[in-house]
Amino acid sequence: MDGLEQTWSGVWAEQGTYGFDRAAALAAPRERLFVIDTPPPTASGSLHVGHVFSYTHTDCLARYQRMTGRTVFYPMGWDDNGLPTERRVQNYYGVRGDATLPYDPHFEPPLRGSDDPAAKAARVQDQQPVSRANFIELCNELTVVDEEKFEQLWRKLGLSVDWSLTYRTIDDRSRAVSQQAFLRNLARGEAYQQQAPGLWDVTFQTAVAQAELEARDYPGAYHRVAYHRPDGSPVHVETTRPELIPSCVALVAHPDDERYADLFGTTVTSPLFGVEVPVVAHPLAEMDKGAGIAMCCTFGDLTDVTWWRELDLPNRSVITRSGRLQAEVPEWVAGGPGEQLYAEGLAGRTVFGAREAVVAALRESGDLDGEPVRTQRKANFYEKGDKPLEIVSTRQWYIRNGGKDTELRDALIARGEEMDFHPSFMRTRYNNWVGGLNGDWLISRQRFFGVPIPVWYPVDAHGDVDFDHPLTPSEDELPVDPSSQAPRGYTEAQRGQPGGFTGDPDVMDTWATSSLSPQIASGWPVGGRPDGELGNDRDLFRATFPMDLRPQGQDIIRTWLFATVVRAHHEHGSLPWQHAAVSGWILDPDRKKMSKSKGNAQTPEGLLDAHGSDGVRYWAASGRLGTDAAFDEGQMKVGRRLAIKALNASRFALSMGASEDGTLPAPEPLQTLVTRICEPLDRAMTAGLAQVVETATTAYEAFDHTRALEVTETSFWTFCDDYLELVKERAYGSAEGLDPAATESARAALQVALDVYMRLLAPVLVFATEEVWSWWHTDSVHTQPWPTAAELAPAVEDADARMLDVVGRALAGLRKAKSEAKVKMRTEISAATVRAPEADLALVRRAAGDLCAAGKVSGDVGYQVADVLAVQDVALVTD
RNA sequence: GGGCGAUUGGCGCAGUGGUAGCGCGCUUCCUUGACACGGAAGAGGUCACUGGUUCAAACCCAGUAUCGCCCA
Repeated sequence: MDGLEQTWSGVWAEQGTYGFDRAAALAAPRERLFVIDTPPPTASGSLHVGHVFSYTHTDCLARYQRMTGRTVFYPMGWDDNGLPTERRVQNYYGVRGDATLPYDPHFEPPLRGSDDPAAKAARVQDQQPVSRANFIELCNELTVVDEEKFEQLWRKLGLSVDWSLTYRTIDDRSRAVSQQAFLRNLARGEAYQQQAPGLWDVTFQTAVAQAELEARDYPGAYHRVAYHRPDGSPVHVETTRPELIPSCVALVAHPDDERYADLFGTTVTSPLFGVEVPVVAHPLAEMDKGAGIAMCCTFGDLTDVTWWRELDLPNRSVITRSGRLQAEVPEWVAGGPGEQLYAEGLAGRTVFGAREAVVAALRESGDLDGEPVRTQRKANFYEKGDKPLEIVSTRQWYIRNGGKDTELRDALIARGEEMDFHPSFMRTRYNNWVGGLNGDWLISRQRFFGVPIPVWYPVDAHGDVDFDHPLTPSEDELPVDPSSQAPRGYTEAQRGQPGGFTGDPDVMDTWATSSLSPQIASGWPVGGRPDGELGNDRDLFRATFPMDLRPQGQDIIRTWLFATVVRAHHEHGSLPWQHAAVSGWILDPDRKKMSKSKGNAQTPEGLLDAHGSDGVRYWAASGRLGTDAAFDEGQMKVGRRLAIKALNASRFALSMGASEDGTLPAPEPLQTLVTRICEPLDRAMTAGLAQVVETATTAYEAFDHTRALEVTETSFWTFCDDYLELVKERAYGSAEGLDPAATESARAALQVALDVYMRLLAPVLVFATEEVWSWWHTDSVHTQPWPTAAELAPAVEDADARMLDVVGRALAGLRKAKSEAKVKMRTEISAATVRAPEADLALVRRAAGDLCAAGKVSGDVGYQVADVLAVQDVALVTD
């Protein structure tokens, strides 16, 4: 058992066992291909047990499809652009990107190869600033190393990927694909840029898309603050963000709120700053929350944005991209009573510092009513961030995704209806997400390591940037980097000069590239380049797109799955693939989602070493698509035992008929062996096996690897525990008076059964089945045809599959008598009576020879008709 | 607040209308010529709860509760 992983993964690599046969694929009709769009794992993360779980599901399906004779296209990608890589590089090398620095060709990072947690705690201030180009170099260096480790793990797990088809989402082809798709979106009006208030992470200093949001509880306090009517009387609001009072542009109450009916249409002045703001009505104001009247600030939350837009309010933003208040005193504050407070207490401070200053000033002025009351509020966070998002007005790029357009939304929901979700209820999550979108897809990110947005902007004679007329490259220039390349018709010397140009400094969100994984992997032609350049392969693209299968986790239906559908819809007017297989979560023993933080635990490598790859795969394959599964090492042990059983039972069964020196009999083709199976019990076993084949096949066709495994496993244990025991003596052929044909029948049946069981188990127990197969074949079990009932048909005629079960129960009756008497199983029985319904009795009689041999019955067996099968009056021969 | 899923023996799960199943664990026994990383036998459940439909409900319907996830 041990060492099989290394042996066989080496052989498979050497022999190209899982190689994609392009020529065969192009020659075959589409339905003879099976094309998989494998999830590209984040290269800078670590693979955990959840990855092992879901990737095993895909591999089982891929292996089944391969065995049915389809040409399988099974690539692997690494998602190595984006924030996770940047963070890892920062920690690993002790650097941070700084776009203002020039490239240093001789740069050496302060750290190299430090994964230890102490280094991760290194303060941002201690990280050495480096140029964007240097930073990207380090990203490239580290991701390649990480990806090699990932590949080794996947090979050890036995994934049947064709490793020559690997891509990286930052490689030349992926960047070209991503930029070409973007440019086409732009040309068709599906991509656009807009200056608008949007969610902003002040730590990473980047815009964030709706799909990356996470609502979290965040501690705060309600401050009851007085605004003032013209006559000086107070109007109290309750706010968790008093530091935004200088940004206040209105007070808002619900139109039905009688408490404030008199105030609508009037103005009040803000405390401390004395800015006059209107009191307005809007249905989004919540009457039962706080005082029922809220300050609308630009911008405290998304409701403020709505009010600002719908009520046509001015923009008085003070929060900058760094999360600090702007350094200059705003014009609407300047000259007023709050000028000094702003200049001395707020300018340049963080929101937390500013809040303290404002609260202190409110106390002093008497505008704070009572003490702040602590509360928990829901705040939006970037899923990878730890400070609440601010809302900052910026220029960003968007791709239309139906969030602002009913027609497109309906079209995308219709795409979901076209698709086969496994399990089907996952479609509801897709529909919920698409139906709940409230804006287009924000794809620009103010980061370093990603695919650059491929546009430049003209700079006019005054030095102002003309964002409305972006300069785009032609497709044959792709991939481009606008921050180091000049657009057509310009020279690098004109960068940033009046009359020159400037490059868009942003990169695209990771999902904007990984949403094109089908196009990247399948050879979609980019850059107007010929086939062979930039990975272009027009014939392959025609043959494989749309693909068959997208496997993925349920958590990224809203991101990866949806985004991929959007891109294919825009670019190709089709689905990207027909089937979406959605794997569940791995839950830890407390029924919580497994997380790395509490996972002292179990690295995938450790699990594979401890339980064998087949054991771990068995556990994974035991989890159904769409169903969360417990992390259960017990199941891995069960899987390992099944693998060991397969090895031992096979060795035994194959040894029947071996010569004294252990040489196995010459292998014979299955169609020959099948004709030799003549004994009733052997035919019954074969008939049962044929049923198992049909059930397993139906299950795999329905993407139900679990059912296929379950039915095969159960049958295989019965085969080992009952059938093997029953035919042992006959297969030895050493008893006197035994018909040689009966012995030959048993031996043939054993070989046929092993042949079929190994093929049935091959998608899950990839190493043990290959080992067994190699004992009497020269090729790989993984390239064999999937078993069919038709192969077994000649041995199944007139057979009653029930016979093995009935005779097995009779044998159990004999065993029970021995077990209850607490004697050895090989204790002789001198007499026994089998009671059973007449039909069953007939079955037992026909296999009486095997039954008596297995039960060591030396005397006579009596038969009696009864309702229920039972074995009675067992006489044991004891010393 | 809305949606999706789950709830079956100590644990992990199967079972979509007809006498409750599997594996692990547990108890007892067996070093039988494939396997002690093994084998045999056994104990253990009013299928979350309340109603309803039906000759018949773990299963269908309605509601409740608990847990998980997603969205407001």
